[in-house]
Amino acid sequence: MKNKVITPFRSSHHQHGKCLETAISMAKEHCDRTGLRLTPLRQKVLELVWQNHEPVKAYDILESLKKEHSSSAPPTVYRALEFLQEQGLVHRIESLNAYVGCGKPTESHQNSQFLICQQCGSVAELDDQDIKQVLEEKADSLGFVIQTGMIEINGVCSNCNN
Amino acid sequence: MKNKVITPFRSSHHQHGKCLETAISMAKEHCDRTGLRLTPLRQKVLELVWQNHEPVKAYDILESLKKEHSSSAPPTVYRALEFLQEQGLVHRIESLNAYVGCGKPTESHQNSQFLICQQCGSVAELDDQDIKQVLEEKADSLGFVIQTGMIEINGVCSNCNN
DNA sequence: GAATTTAATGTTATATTATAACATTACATA
DNA sequence: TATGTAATGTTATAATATAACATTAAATTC
Repeated sequence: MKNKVITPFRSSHHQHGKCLETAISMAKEHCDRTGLRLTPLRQKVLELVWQNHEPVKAYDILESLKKEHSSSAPPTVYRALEFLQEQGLVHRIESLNAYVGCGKPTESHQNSQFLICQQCGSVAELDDQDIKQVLEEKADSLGFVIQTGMIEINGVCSNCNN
Repeated sequence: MKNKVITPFRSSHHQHGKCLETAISMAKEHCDRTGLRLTPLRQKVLELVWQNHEPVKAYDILESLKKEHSSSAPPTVYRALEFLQEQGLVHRIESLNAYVGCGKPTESHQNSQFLICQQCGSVAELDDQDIKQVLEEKADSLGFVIQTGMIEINGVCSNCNN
């Protein structure tokens, strides 16, 4: 349970098609289980978010979406993203105004930590209990009660370091 | 050096005028020492950021600024904010697209942590070595080299809890 | 299975946040 | 004082996001 990597960095060799496929099938499962509707539009947006492991911008999604779905407009994308975020299928990276797919939407996690590689643009998501605990302790010592947290760390990933 | 509180929450009794005054005089000192120019415009923007301990939005600053300085336009504000951020006199809260004054601009610190009270809107800034260390360790174990980090925690501050 | 309600999408307009590009003014210093 | 640099003015526009209302599709109830 400790130090879970929720979404790893894109590795140099991984077959991304597989990655995307898994994400979609997990999303379907999740929606089946919860009785929510992964409509074609929502699925398409999720696929576009999962184009790669890099954060994707709303208006870039919109551009792609328009090609297959000409009636798309900003609300189309933002509504789909809102739904996907509520379901934990994608996360928003605040420092980039961009969205990434979640690798483990079915495993409950919150206040996860994002590592953003400045070199390849890839993002990894962690759900590390040690990090959360130290934050909890520090907040507690100030009488601050944590509700949600956002941790976005910029740096260089191991693929790019080597 | 450990667990420094860089900027505390606004407390129910503190005299905010004092707080603002201190911030301005520290900024002046800092600019004197570094040979940079705290122009009237920049000082005024800094004062507007320090109106209280809550993050202030760029266009709100612009509205206020216009009252005394009618030629103000968005670039006026964004340039001043850019300068102030570079000098560590203000920080940007990414999750809010807003800006807060830094309580200890002269003490070197980076990658600090922000606690944002959802109830009173007040923000505190920490520079906690334990938090940074655990992040460093975790990143390290993944071969990730940290450059900058952003930690913004939402919750309820001790003033509001009581 | 038709009627009704609710959820999802379409559509238009606009709000909010931020920057580009070039002109002018003020300041520093040679 | 001349000259270069930094700061500010000015206009336009880019980028991100939401409001408000209309329409369509799906689920539910009768």
